[in-house]
Amino acid sequence: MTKQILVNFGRKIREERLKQNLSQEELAARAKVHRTYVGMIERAEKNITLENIEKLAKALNLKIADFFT
Amino acid sequence: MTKQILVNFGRKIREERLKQNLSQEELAARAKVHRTYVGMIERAEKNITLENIEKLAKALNLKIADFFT
DNA sequence: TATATGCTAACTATAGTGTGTAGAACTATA
DNA sequence: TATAGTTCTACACACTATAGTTAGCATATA
Repeated sequence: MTKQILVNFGRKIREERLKQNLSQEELAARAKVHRTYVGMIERAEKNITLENIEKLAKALNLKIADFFT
Repeated sequence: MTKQILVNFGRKIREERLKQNLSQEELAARAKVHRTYVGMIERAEKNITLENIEKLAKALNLKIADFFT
């Protein structure tokens, strides 16, 4: 059972990261999370918490709602 | 340091739950999470994960984006 | 050689479960 | 008035599951 919500979220993150020409490491630094963690989120390997969703949104200059529309 | 994002989220959940005349226990049953957990979320005591955000949204017949607008 | 990402494994912190107690706000019934 | 039963919520505690960190190695591409 793959968690579709995590897959969709990860896809959005990667999409926006690439759109802004950021490496996983650069995004991680901006969001103040670990390098490998961004990769795990993009690959839907972790069930991200609300605080980290907010960190990534800010790092990408997006609103949280943008991830879910 | 109170986590404003969690406070806002908890407020939304409670607001919607009451609007639909549900007890915490009823909402928990619908969302298939634990009875006490809904209270903790409403009081911003836990940093909810994306999967549970989705469960609560479905239980309240809302879209995830509705929680963040 | 250097940069970017995937992946593993071990670890720490905390999300989420489960049980139980207590108090507040209602109902009854006497 | 009571006082006894019900429902709802807050809260505490211990526990299990897993989020999130960290380091290291492999592969690919430039």
